[in-house]
Amino acid sequence: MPEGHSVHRIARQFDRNIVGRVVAASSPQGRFAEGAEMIDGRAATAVRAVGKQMFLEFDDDLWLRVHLGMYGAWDFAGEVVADPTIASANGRMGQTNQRGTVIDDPVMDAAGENSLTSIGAPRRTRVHVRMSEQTTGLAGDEADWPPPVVGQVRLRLLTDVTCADLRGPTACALQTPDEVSATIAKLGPDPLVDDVARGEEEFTAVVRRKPTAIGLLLMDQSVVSGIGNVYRAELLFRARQNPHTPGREVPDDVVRGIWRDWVRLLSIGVESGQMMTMDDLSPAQWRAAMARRDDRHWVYHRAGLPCRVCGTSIVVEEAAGRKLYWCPKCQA
DNA sequence: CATCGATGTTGAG
DNA sequence: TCAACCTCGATGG
Repeated sequence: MPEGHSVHRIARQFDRNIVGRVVAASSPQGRFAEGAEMIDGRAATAVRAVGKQMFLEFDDDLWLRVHLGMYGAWDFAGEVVADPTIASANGRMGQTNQRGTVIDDPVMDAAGENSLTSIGAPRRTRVHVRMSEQTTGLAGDEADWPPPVVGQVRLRLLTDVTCADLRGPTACALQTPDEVSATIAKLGPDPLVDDVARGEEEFTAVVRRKPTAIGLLLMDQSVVSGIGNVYRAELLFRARQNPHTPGREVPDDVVRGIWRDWVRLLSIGVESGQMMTMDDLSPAQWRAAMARRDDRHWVYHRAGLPCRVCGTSIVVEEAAGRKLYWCPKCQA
């Protein structure tokens, strides 16, 4: 489910709440029992996010690699030092659910946008808790610690005060430092990891020599990290670029423009927790778009609807097993 | 309540 | 090229 921005936000969450602490690890579901046993009792020492992958380091060069795939998620519970930009009004944080106590949680407006720009002294706020039928209303009390396991939890990481549950990941594996390096080496540049100017050169050089359609190249994690189906469609529309044009035929300045736009959209996504691809909307327009739900992109998920610019019907087609949305006139 | 589809990747054929 | 993986909100009856 998450594209690159979510993974970076989750990594922040780990940095604030897990890194620097000893964790108790378990695999309630059982499918990562051996790995959990290896982690159990070690301190988390660092976290890295590259593209859609997250790497969590533990004592003695033990790394955990997690890729959430399409429906994976981390649920945080207990005492959570929230990212100040996290939208928590409804208990959601990107792909991460939160329950329990949040520290330094900013006030959010109804649209889940951060309405505070400065961060005051840490304070405690109870976040909305999704109560199951069996719970007794004691959420946040000692009676709830550790939180009951709900559903299939591949991996549970528990500190004294914070619980992180991993469910439904595509990948969850232990790696050596060399294996981590090898995994990362296969990934294209990530604007939040690599030097942005160098990333632009790498991305441009690769795209400009490939016969593959630009619409496919943007989804190729070895070409550029972190872009998924939503950002692909939106980046191409914003560039007014036909998705079928071979990479090598896309003008140099257009390729560079797409990279620079990705740098911008990723940054906005990480800071806001929203996939804001219509960032020229005013706050009021944005709130209205959010309220209408599903009405916040230029072309993504808008098949058959009129293009916001020219009114032409947005087209959807299947490309490499994924839906590709675009405007045949604006992106001719 | 059953079914569908999804912001993703891998590996078999 | 396609099924499998795995979860859950949206949708329809």
